[in-house]
Formats: sequence, structure tokens, C-alpha cells
Amino acid sequence: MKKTRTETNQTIQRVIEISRQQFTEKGYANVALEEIVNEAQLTRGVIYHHFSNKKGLFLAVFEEVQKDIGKQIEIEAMKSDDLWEQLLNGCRAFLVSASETQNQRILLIDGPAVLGWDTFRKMDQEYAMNSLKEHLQLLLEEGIISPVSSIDALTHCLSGAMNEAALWIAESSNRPKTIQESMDTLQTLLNGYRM
Amino acid sequence: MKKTRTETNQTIQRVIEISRQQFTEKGYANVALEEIVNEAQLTRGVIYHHFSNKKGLFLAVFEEVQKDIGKQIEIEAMKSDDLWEQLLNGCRAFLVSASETQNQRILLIDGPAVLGWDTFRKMDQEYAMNSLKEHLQLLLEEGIISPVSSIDALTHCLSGAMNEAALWIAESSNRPKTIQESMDTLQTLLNGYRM
DNA sequence: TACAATAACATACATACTGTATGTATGTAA
DNA sequence: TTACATACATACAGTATGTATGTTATTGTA
Repeated sequence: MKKTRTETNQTIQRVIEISRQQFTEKGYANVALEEIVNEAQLTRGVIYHHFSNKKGLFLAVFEEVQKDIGKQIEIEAMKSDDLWEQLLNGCRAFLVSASETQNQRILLIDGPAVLGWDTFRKMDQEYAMNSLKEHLQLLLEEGIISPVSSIDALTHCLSGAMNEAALWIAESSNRPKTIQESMDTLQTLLNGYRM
Repeated sequence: MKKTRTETNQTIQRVIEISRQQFTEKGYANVALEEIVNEAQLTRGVIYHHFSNKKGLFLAVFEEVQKDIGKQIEIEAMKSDDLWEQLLNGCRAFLVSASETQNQRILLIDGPAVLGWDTFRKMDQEYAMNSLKEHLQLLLEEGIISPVSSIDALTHCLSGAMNEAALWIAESSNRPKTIQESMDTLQTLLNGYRM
């Protein structure tokens, strides 16, 4: 029964991976916990023990998705020293990553409804919006963008635009094309702020 | 049992109204059909008869929300003859309407997850995006905005920005302020396209 | 007007899923 | 070695949805 910490962590990770796949494929509401634990060759007791309930499991998966995407954005943004380029690189990385099948549904479709708005917002802020906001603030201070009536409003609008673009890209039959078109669009929109 | 057509339509409408309130207040997943029919002083048979299942009921409510918002947008946009002003008026009307409690949750949070992406997208297109796209197309043809690499991409980005702004407005403690800030932001972003 | 068909609404039943309570086995620390 | 805590398993209970069937009254037709 009881296992080493390493083994336990492996169990936890395996449950998360399997859940991620199942939630991605069928959506949260259509996945019974029994399916997940069957695939993991465990029983449901594990889930309640380690994650409290189904929602807790989803939260763990959601966090994993957010971390993956955040990492991608970080890597891509840092490929340039230029603040404006960093912003665009980050946008592109987000589009590429969030539009991938294994991230899209959990992050953008099921996330808000399953977690409830408050929790979703809190995590969205922690993993995505705060750094976007800081970056926009930097651009403002460096005089790269013109004074905004609200940095918060810009952060939210830009974030929303990217979320929707990611969903659009995900459903398109030509990913490279729609990614590029989305980037062109975001760039032109942001040129409204460019000094 | 059987009733006149008028009475039946009244029953249907009453079930939709009650559902709308309940879904708004608690979210789709946390409302049992029993609660809805109890309030309506009916039984669950009614729902299965008229709406097929719980999801069908939600779809009816969702459509009602979309129609309400679409109507608001139409009214507000038509308050100007100027195509650009019409766009902005429409944006504002959307923000005001979609950020209202009784619309926000059903439209923006539960909609995609409950209906499934394909259905949600189809209805979103029918009720919102197609007219936004047409309007942007008009602006393009009248030379008011500069040539875009993709009218679709712009439509999606703008739509996404507004959806997110509506959610942000809904959670703020000063609605008029955040509505104005969002409008300022949308306007500046769109100025990237202004000729 | 009478009657048959249909549909609006109700009820009974079955099933699936989540969560709770409890049990078992084992690692770790003293 | 023993006590404790925990990882995992099992049994049970409750809730919610959906399906099948029943009842009643309107509507359409002759």
C-alpha cells in the first residue's frame, strides 16, 4: 500500500497525464473518474486521497497546462533583447501552444466552467496575465507604446484576443497560415499603441 | 394535460426564464432539472418533451441570451449613420450587455463547455461573428480601415478582446469606468487599422 | 357533434457518476 | 519492535440524468 515518496509522485504524475489526455479528448464532463483510474490500474480512492475530488484533479491538470504554456512563452520571448520583439514572440508562443489540442480544451473551454470563474481568473492571472501586464507596463515606461487609459484593460483585451485567436487556429485546416494571420492582426492592432 | 398552443408556449417560456436565472446564479453543472421544474411547478417530463434533454434546454436559454445581445447591438449601432461609429456603438453595446450578470455566465463561461465547441462556434457565428465580420468588410471596402491580411483573423481577435473585456467589466466594482476604459482600449487597438 | 390522433405533462424505473466512510497494507520514525 | 501516518482499495449512499410508460385534454377531421 504505502509507497516511497518517489513512487507516490510517479503515481500522481501518471494520474495527471492520463487525466490530461482524457479531458482533452472528451471534455471534463464526459470523463468518469473510473475511466481514468482503470487506465492507471488504480482505484478511485487514489484520486480522492491525492486530489480531494474530481475538480481538484482537474485543477492539477489545468496548472500543468498553464505551466507548459508559460514555459514556452518564456523561452520564445527571451530569444530577443528587444522589448517589442519579446512581446510579439510571447504572443506567437502563446498562439502556438494554446492552440495545440492537448492544451486548448482544458485551458480555454473547460477551464472557466469547471473551475468557476474566480478560481480560473486567479490562476489565469498568476500564470499568464500578470507577466503580460508587467511587460506592457515596461513598454509604457520605455516609451515604446503611448500612454494607455488603463493597462489592465489593454492586458485583458490583448489576452482575450489571443485566446480567441488560439481557438480559431485550433479549428483551422492550415495552422501555419492562421498563426501568421493572427500575428499580423495582433501586430496591427498593437500598432494602434506604437509610438 | 394537453393545453392550448398559447398555454404551451407560455409553459415553454416560463421554463426557459427560470432556467436562465438558475443557470446564471449557479452555473449549468450545479443546477438539477428538478430544481427548475419545482420552481415552475411542473415535472421533468416537460423538459424532456420540449427540449430533449438538459443540454437542449441550455441551448434554448443560450439562444435567448444571444438574441437579447444581438438586439441591443443592433439598436445601438443604428444610432449613427457613420460606419466607424456604428462599429464602436456595437462594441459598446456588446460590452454593456454581455457583462450583465444574466448574460455573462451563460454566454461566455458555460457556453463553450456545455454546448461543445462546434455547436458553440456555430451559434456564435450565427448570432455575433458574421455581422461583425460583415461590418469590418464594409469598413474595408469603404476605405476606412487599411487592407487586412485576414478579415477572419481580425474578426476573431476583436471578438475575443470584447469577450474578455466583458468578463473583466463584470467583475469590476466600477462598471462605467471599466466600460469606458475598455472602449478606449478597443478604439486605440482599432486605430492600428484606421486609415 | 363525435371521435381519433396527438401531444403536453406526469410518473416510475434504471443507470451512471460522485463523494463519503471505512478497511488494508506498508514505509518511516522513534 | 512498535506506533503512526499515508497510499491505495472497497463498500455504500445519494444525486442526477435519461428512458419508458401512463394520463389527460386539445386539435383536427369526418
